[in-house]
Amino acid sequence: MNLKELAALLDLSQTTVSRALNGYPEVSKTTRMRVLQMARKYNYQPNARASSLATGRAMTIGHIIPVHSSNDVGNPIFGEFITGASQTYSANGYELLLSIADHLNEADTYRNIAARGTVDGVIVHSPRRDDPRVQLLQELDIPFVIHGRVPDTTLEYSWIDTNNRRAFRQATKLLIDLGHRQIALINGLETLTFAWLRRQGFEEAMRDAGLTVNPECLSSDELTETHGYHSASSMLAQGNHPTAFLVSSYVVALGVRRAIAHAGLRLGEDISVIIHDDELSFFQNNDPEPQFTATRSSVRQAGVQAAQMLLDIIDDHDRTPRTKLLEAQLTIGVSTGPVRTSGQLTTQR
Amino acid sequence: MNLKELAALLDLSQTTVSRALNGYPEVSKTTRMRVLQMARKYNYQPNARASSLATGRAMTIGHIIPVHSSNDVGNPIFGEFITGASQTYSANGYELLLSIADHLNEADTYRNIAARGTVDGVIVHSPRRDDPRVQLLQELDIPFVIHGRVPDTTLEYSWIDTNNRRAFRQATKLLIDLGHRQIALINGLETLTFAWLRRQGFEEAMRDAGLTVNPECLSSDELTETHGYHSASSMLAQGNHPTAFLVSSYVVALGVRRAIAHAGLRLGEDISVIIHDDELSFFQNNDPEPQFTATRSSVRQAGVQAAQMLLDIIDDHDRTPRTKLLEAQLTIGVSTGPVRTSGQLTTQR
DNA sequence: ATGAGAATTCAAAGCGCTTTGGGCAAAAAT
DNA sequence: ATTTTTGCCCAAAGCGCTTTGAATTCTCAT
Repeated sequence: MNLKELAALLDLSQTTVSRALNGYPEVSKTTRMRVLQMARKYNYQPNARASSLATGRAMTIGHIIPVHSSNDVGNPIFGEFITGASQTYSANGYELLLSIADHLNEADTYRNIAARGTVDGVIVHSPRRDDPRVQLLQELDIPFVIHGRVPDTTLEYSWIDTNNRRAFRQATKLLIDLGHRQIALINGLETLTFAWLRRQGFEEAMRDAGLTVNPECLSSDELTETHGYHSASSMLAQGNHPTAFLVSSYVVALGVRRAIAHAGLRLGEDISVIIHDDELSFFQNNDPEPQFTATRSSVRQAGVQAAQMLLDIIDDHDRTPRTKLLEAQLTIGVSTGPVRTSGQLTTQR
Repeated sequence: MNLKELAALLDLSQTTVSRALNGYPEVSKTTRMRVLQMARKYNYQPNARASSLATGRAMTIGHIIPVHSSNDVGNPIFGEFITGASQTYSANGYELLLSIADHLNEADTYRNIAARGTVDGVIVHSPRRDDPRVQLLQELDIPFVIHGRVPDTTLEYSWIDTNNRRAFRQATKLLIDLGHRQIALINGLETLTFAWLRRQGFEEAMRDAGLTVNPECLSSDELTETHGYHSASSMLAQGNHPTAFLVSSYVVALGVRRAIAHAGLRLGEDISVIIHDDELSFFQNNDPEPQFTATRSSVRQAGVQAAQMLLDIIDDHDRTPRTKLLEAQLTIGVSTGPVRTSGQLTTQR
């Protein structure tokens, strides 16, 4: 069923039918009713490609997920973020085009998308500290919102981000207040902004407390369970091992937990751990007594808001950048406790 | 830059330019070269919507992920599967449209997609035992491939699936051979086919060995860490608790591992665990000595193949169903060992 | 009754591409 | 030398929609 057929059926012109369906005022109440009724009866849906061609709007948003190698980890955060964004899109009649593009020919991907006109805007994932995509997208004149930030640029752009620096500063301070002095940071890849900012926050808090960061207590890699395990294992094997870990994600913390158990230590008693919790739906950390003390920030909610921001930008034809900083919530779980000096007896918690 | 402009620039008709670019034979070698060169120079890309309208092919595949409630878990498996599928699409010039649709108005989603003509085919995720989508999609005459199977239908359809039944039969048999008699199954939602088949395989192996399944050793829920933790915890609290667990995913097994540790037992010594490992990229279980004994099957690879199958179906205009059963690989890790009778001494592993 | 203005409706152009059906040389066959 | 074939190219139609500009009918004050 297309517009022509529907119009013929109603004995009306395509113009009138189109206007009736799209809510234009130049159509009488009675005919509008007739049209809507008939359209529902035959489940008429305008052909997306045709209307898109006519209006010049694709009604589609692109999410381009960078992959750094053929066996790169598919970060579970993307799925959660996109689940959120998707809600906003379907509520506004938009579709989501997902493209998993090799980091190396990222530029080509964006150029093609722009030239082919498949999307009205894009969400940029996993920004790096000096990410060339800001400039590229501005040159291509395609609306975009970055999930994260690009600190090393002077350009203005729209972004939504969690206050990673503050979150990790707070978390570090909490550990210091608990008496910890040897604190390790098991971080994501520090070429990525989020991890870099977390490192900043960590170092700031340490500096504020007059503590020095032991380079052996820093580790940075992709957010995998094995990263957590191997990093924590080797740190715990040191003579004067850390008594607390700051861990960049739940997944990584699972590896840290494994390493702690493997070393015969007890989480929350011998060793404290604070994680950043993106509130992944399959890793709930919100029991009355959460497994992990965490700086918590819903990445799904970030997706909802990022999408809304992008749609607003597109609708308003307004290119003045918008920004939104989300604060993480520090919640106490059972993975943290006061520092235990080596000789000290274990007491019941 | 559009076709008209490019043609004008070359002083050729749009017809010839289009043919030159699309590799039709009715164009001389020299002009083809001129066209290609100019196209590259101006980074000409045909407008996707326009060519799609003209050809009637969207060059887009839809992935519709069902959500059962607003706080449904975003299964990490989807992300991994889609990462695989995406490789196939981009290698063939296709795009991926992702739609996260409420299970309740799933039918509408498919109907709309069909009427709006946004995709050339769809991949169906998370099939249930008697999934109405098979009939629906056949009525709508839209090509599709199911990731999984629909056992309770007489209709013919294309699918790709892991041999879940066999995998779990084998895994169960392994545990029985190790001497385990009380074996628990911590499964996914058994309304979903994959979990139901795993249950079948488990029960078959138990029956073959003349063992009865203790209903208290069966648990079925969404594939979350907490599901694993709570199920295993309550089972281990029983007087005659199971000595081995079959667990439907790595994520769930992390909860089981936590429960085992919490109960003061040792994984691989006091308690054996076999998982099904989808080879999620952020949960590598392929060390020389894997953490978990597992039935292993790459869901990313399944995505690659499902996508290829769908594209073949679309290209061939051939609607005879195709099917592919992938065998899981049983690999031994450190999470399994011979059963230990209660009084037995722990020996070095 | 009548002309102005508002309310409806329509025909046709256009979005940017592919593809049909010729057309017009040059080459080959008669 | 004439016809047929081949090679190369083009004009125009059409995909299904939106939107412009004009036409028609209806209202209502004059």
